[in-house]
Amino acid sequence: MDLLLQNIRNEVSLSEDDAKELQQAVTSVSLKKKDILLFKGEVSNYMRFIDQGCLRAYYIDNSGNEHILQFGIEGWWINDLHSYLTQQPAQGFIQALEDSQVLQIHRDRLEVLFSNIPSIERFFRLKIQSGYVALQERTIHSLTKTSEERYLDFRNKYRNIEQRVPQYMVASYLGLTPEHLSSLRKTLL
Amino acid sequence: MDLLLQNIRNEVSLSEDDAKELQQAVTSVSLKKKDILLFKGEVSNYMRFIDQGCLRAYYIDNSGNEHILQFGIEGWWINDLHSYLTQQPAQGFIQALEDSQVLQIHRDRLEVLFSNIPSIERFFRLKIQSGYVALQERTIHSLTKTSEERYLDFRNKYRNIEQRVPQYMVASYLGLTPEHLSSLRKTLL
DNA sequence: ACAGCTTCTTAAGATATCTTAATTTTTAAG
DNA sequence: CTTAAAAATTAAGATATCTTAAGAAGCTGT
Repeated sequence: MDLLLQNIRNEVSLSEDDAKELQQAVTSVSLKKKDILLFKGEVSNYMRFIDQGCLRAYYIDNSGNEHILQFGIEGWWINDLHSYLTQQPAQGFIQALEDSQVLQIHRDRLEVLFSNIPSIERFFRLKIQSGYVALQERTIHSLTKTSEERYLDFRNKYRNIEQRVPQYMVASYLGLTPEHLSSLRKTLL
Repeated sequence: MDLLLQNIRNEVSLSEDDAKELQQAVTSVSLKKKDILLFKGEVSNYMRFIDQGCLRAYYIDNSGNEHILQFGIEGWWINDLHSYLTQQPAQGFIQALEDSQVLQIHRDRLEVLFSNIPSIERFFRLKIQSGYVALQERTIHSLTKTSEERYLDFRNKYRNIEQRVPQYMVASYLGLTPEHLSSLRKTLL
């Protein structure tokens, strides 16, 4: 819980009372490695913060191949924002890649917090903005960079994640086959 | 200007006074076909609404190739949100593809509107959310769909745009060469 | 109506990436 | 520890997409 408060206070200020009210809205979920936090077809009703562990959001295409949209580790928010915002069924899954602890706030409860505590609303607006910015950057990179460059970028940006997830998932995140990533890596040595 | 008000009132309600205050914050820019509205390296200081015409946001990679991130026509918002939100230099250009009329609001002026008219702030939060959702959908599609599927999706979703922009720009938006798109189209007949 | 520019098509050869399948290495469970 | 499962590597052949180059078609301004 400390990590969550710290994460929010990093962007906006919260009084002690605000913090208390927030804490009462938060529930905690424990996940074993491989547990699914959000299933495809379910509506995402929670904003979710990773307190401990590592998760992925992924999609399955018509040929049954998995594609990873996002990784997350402690201190990150993870969600199917599309589903959360539109209240439509999620198009993919969110799964724990390690035993994990996730803190979540239900949409209805969060709306109440928004009206009581403006800085919470501001915090989430900023979060979505930075999510947008990150996604736009990723989109541009996938249009303009070679797979080797994308791998090197990933490495620089997310060394910590690269060390915690299997290489074939990094390949999936980058839109490559595991075999191709493996051979790319060989040429980099 | 009517189109702008209509666009906003489509999502949130505005009193006549609100509408007046908004109108005073808006300035209008006329562009000839091929004019650049935002240059790479410039900071985007305006939220921009297309009142008339057609524009594109595009990037140039290290090999000098252009990649289109977004098209826009009348009734759409177009911007380098990355630059606008972070106040960093834009990584790409925004250019008119037809003679166009763009309405814009300066960030400083918009911040004032935000504090005076909560529904304006709400409107832009919703805009960014739907921008995020659209971008996420695009990212997933580019990971999970074949180029043919992506072309057909584009066609369904943006028939109106396909008819107004050169085919090689559609190819660029889809991340294909014009030659490849041309041959894809042939197999579709 | 013409000239020049822009866009689209065609096709051949080059390159990047994937598929398949077998092998090795690493990790996790009993 | 041992063994089974998971992950990573290797390599060969297949496929998708790109590059280059040339020509055809379409549009635009004078």
